[in-house]
Amino acid sequence: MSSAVDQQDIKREKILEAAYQRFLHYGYSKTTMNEIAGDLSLSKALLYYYFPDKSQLYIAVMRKLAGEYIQNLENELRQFDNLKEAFAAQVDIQHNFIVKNYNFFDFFRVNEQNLPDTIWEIIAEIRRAELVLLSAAIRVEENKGHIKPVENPEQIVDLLIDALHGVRVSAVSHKKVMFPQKEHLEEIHTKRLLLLNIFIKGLMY
Amino acid sequence: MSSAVDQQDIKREKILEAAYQRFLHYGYSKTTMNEIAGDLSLSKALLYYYFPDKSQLYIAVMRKLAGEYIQNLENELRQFDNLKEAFAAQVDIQHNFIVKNYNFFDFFRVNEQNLPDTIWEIIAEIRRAELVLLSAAIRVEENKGHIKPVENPEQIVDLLIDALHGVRVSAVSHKKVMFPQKEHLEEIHTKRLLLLNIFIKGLMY
DNA sequence: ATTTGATAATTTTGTTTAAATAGTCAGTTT
DNA sequence: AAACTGACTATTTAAACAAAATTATCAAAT
Repeated sequence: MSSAVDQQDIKREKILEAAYQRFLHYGYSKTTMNEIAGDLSLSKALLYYYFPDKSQLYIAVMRKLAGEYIQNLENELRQFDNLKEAFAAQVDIQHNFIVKNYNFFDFFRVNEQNLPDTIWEIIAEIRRAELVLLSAAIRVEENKGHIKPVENPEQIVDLLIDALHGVRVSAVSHKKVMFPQKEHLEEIHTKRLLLLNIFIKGLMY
Repeated sequence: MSSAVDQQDIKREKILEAAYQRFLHYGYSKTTMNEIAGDLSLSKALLYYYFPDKSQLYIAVMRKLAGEYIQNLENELRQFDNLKEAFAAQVDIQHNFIVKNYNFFDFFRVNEQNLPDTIWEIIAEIRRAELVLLSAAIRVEENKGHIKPVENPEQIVDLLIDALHGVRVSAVSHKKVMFPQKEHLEEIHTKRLLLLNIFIKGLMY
């Protein structure tokens, strides 16, 4: 037996899925509420029954993706053989995430630095999760005596994430865009793994 | 005795200096050619006798600054005690350069990704100089046996510069600006030195 | 409680106009 | 001839407005 609330959640999910597909293929600004509604054979008004506005719909999709991403990260980092492997897992998972959802982030390219605060919060949440999981990984390795004691693992992970981010950024600077071109993603990934190698070695005895 | 060409060069220099002061205090877009001419008690038309247009004037100033920056770097990297010191010198010199000329780069904030190609060339030139000088430093330390042999020093330096750049970038992301706020420069500098520490250690035996 | 058609409100896009500023040039001064 | 200028033109920027597209609302229907 399915309650009314269940039904509502199912419909919400259906809308999220349809919206995700539209955003993924056409980007935020070239997706209209009419089209999303059309895909589901619903009236546009109903979308507003389930979501306050278009940006909130986009954000809801993004939140879902972020949740899946973090879940994925948690699963992979549950066990690992050494620190490098743990960090490499993060780099890989992020890479796959970006590749898969590349066009979804069209919103970022268009809206650039004026992203709504909520989106920055989601990004911050992702980063916080990465920070927690990776610094936990450092602690584990530290306790095993594989690396020398680290006074502040969070600071180290934060720095590493910044550094990895730099590899992404310099791949786009002096281009007209802020978000990397799809063709550069592989190159970025390779450089990141190299950086990781050196950085990890720098943490060793 | 001063030739006509000397005189022309002197006047060119005077214009560059006046333009630099205006750009430094008011930024590119809030500086008019009339004002620069006024500062020198010259007609605006004369500026166009010496420089083809406003952007070329700005670029000429920038080129001069870049030359001084690179010269500075060469002097400092002529001798050093260890690799960390050499890299730290680069970070420090760049830091001081940005702090000193902070407002001059207003053009970057405004124009963002649509900077004229020539400016990207100057930036590339600076980066090339950094690359050459720092990879030479690596070679020196390698020959002294202070670090383990490096197959491709340029690649390593390139990566490090990207990573250091990431520290700058993350200090501005989710802010409305692309160029860091002046208040963040010290924080960026500190984080960079920390990153440098780890990175260098990663290159050691 | 869920859904919609019709309608209102807002955002985006394009156009016009005026003001500010960049850029030119014929002619003057050194 | 090289250095320079006043007066002019051309371009860019900003503001104001209108039309079109799209978002968002709501009273009524299921």
